[in-house]
Amino acid sequence: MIHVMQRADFSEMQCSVARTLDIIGDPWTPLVLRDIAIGVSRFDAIHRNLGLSRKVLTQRLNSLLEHEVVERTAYQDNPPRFDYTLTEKGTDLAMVLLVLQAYGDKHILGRDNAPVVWQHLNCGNQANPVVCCDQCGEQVRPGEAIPTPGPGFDGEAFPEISKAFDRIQQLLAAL
Amino acid sequence: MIHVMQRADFSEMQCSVARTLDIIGDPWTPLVLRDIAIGVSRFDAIHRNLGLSRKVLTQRLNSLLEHEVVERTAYQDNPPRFDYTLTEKGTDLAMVLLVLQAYGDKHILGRDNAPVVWQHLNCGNQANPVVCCDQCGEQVRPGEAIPTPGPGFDGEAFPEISKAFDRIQQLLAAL
DNA sequence: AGAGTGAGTTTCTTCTGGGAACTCACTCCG
DNA sequence: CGGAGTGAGTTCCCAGAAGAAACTCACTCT
Repeated sequence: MIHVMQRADFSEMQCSVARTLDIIGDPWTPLVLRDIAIGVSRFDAIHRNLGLSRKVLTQRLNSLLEHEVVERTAYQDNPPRFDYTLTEKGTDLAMVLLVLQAYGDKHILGRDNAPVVWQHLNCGNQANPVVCCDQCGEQVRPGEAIPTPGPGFDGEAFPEISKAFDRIQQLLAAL
Repeated sequence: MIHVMQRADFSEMQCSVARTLDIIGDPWTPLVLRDIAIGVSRFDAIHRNLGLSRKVLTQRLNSLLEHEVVERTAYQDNPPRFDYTLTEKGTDLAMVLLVLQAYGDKHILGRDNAPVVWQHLNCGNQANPVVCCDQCGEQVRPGEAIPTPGPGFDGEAFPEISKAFDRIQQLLAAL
């Protein structure tokens, strides 16, 4: 029997973006994760805050648990009730949402309408997260990074990406 | 006549994360955007590379055009054929994908299997993008930022978020 | 003349998401 | 002590979205 996969399944794909999207690649999961990151930690609280259907919330929470970005701890037994919190893997993933939020603040809502801002504990200031290069420490501005084949690149499997790499190298050589 | 929305529509939501997800909040759109960012710029090339259905690719490209993160320029007329490229708004959005990819490289595939790495033009090194505070310039590590109400926060509209903020402030005050 | 390419469009079927109601094990209130 | 409330799901139905595959159409190349 062939199992027909309806929702896109990226779990076999040799691509970091696709594999991460297997965790947060739908409209609701990132919002659920954001709520948990902010400290809205219970089923009904998340449901009230987001207004998504209870069925979908159940599915998303289970998926987050499976991917080990979220864990739950009982705050009462019988009936069992839980607080959902981020794991370390989840706290790291929340950084992606921080950058996502910064994009929305800047390009869609406008900084003056941002409903949530983050305070950087180390310096105490309100932080606008920016993306930096871990080598030189400088901010990487849009267009200042170019894609190159990594250690796991398989040109046979991705001929279109291969061609794109070649075109980029030609452009660079022409300078 | 009531317009029943099937796919979640976040376009009225006062939330930067949700509004950004209105653009890239599904499994395929981020991958399409990534392809365009890398330089895979034509319909068939993206289709071959990703293996999604042509119908969905058409829809996603149109959505990206509407959101003005992607534009297209004809490289021939009659029949009209196009190259899809990022707008400035799109180049900025691609930075979010850079961070998303970095997460996948680190937590899912492993850095040694990364198929694509980015070279930071300014310093010439292979860059692992990290999230930094624009105020102090230091890296913001997971857990080093705490959420606080921003200028556009409406406590009436989001009581659960309000409560979460209160709990956080209590925790901070207790230190 | 016939095959190939590029970019869609159409059809058909299966699956997923939203809405709303139902369940169940308590707790709280008068 | 009876009834309302809360928290976390589960179940059902229906409409829309995704996938596969075939079709279109205007060329170009051999």
